[in-house]
Amino acid sequence: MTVSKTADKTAEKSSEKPADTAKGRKDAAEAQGAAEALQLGELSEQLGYVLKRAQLKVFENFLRCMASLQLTPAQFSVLLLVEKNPGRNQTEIASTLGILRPNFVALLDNLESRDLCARIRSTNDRRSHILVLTDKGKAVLTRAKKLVATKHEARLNDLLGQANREALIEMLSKIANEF
Amino acid sequence: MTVSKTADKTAEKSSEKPADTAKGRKDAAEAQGAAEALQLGELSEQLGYVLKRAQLKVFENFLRCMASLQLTPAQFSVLLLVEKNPGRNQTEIASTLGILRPNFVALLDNLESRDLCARIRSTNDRRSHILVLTDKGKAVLTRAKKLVATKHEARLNDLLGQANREALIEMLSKIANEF
DNA sequence: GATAATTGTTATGGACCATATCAAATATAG
DNA sequence: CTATATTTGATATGGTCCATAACAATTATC
Repeated sequence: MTVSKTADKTAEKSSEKPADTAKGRKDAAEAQGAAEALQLGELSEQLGYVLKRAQLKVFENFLRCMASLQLTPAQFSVLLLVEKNPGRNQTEIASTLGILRPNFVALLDNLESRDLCARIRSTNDRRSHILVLTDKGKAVLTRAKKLVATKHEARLNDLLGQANREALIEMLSKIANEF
Repeated sequence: MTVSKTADKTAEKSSEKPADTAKGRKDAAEAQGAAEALQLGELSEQLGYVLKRAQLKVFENFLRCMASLQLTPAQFSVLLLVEKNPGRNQTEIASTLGILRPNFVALLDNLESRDLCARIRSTNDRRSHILVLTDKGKAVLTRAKKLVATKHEARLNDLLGQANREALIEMLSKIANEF
């Protein structure tokens, strides 16, 4: 990395339409005045720093893989959770994803407007909305899973190896749950 | 996790001042209607999902450890990088941290107003501001490093073990750099 | 049957991120 | 050497995500 210092100068301000926002962030460190490569020093040993950067890269790659389905990580996680737990209401789905109820509304509005998910008034408790995947939602989720498996996870396996990938996820889960 | 179902009901709307925002996010999944614990299913195997949650936990813990010094992860990374690379300008520091120049201004304003960092007009190129740590900045950074080592990283070592912690950071670095 | 709690929702503000644009200073072309 | 282009720090602005307060409808509780 930190390839050329004066290579793609012209392609900065003129053409090159904004594309997705991830592109902009990716090029940030490279396109700006990346002169002689600074010393990261202890920064490269900081868990938080490397975690954040890895997370950004993974999300970026996820979005690229899902470009054809137009699913964000958050949307994908909602579909996965609703599929696994049909008949739950918004509060339950949102809270287990760490999403606050108010912020979950717009997210659901989006999925529902695309006919991927449906809100059904519960007969037991007419306050709550039961969530289910539509047929289209199920189909899209199936395709999404395949894309994730073949394009996203496969790439991680290439990079780390199967065993390391599993160890990584286990460690991250441990941090997420017990830290 | 997912401890009690009706334990701390009263402590939700009444007292319990907002405190830091991390507290609010942490309790989100627990305080809301966490009824019978949903099945995460494939979600717990999704790299992006577990990465994001781990990152939130780590940042949250970092902020707690740094409460006495009032340093965010971003501010800490700036101090570390400026210490390691004195005499660089804003563009260089910002870009290697993946921060866009416009957003770096307020960050620096903050550090400078607290007398941790100083902008010095370069004599070579009078457009650029050379960044250096003040004496106070160096002292604070030294204390910050100790806090991180004893409170933050030590906790990670307790959780994963020294060897695993190093393996984790190496894998995350690989993802951040090569994914 | 009156009060409290819950559900989904709206409104709102803050933090972070990204782009366009600017003046000053410098680099480069002709 | 002068005219143009580029770079640097900065401002303004809009978007997204996150967090809190408040509300109507509904349900639970006393």
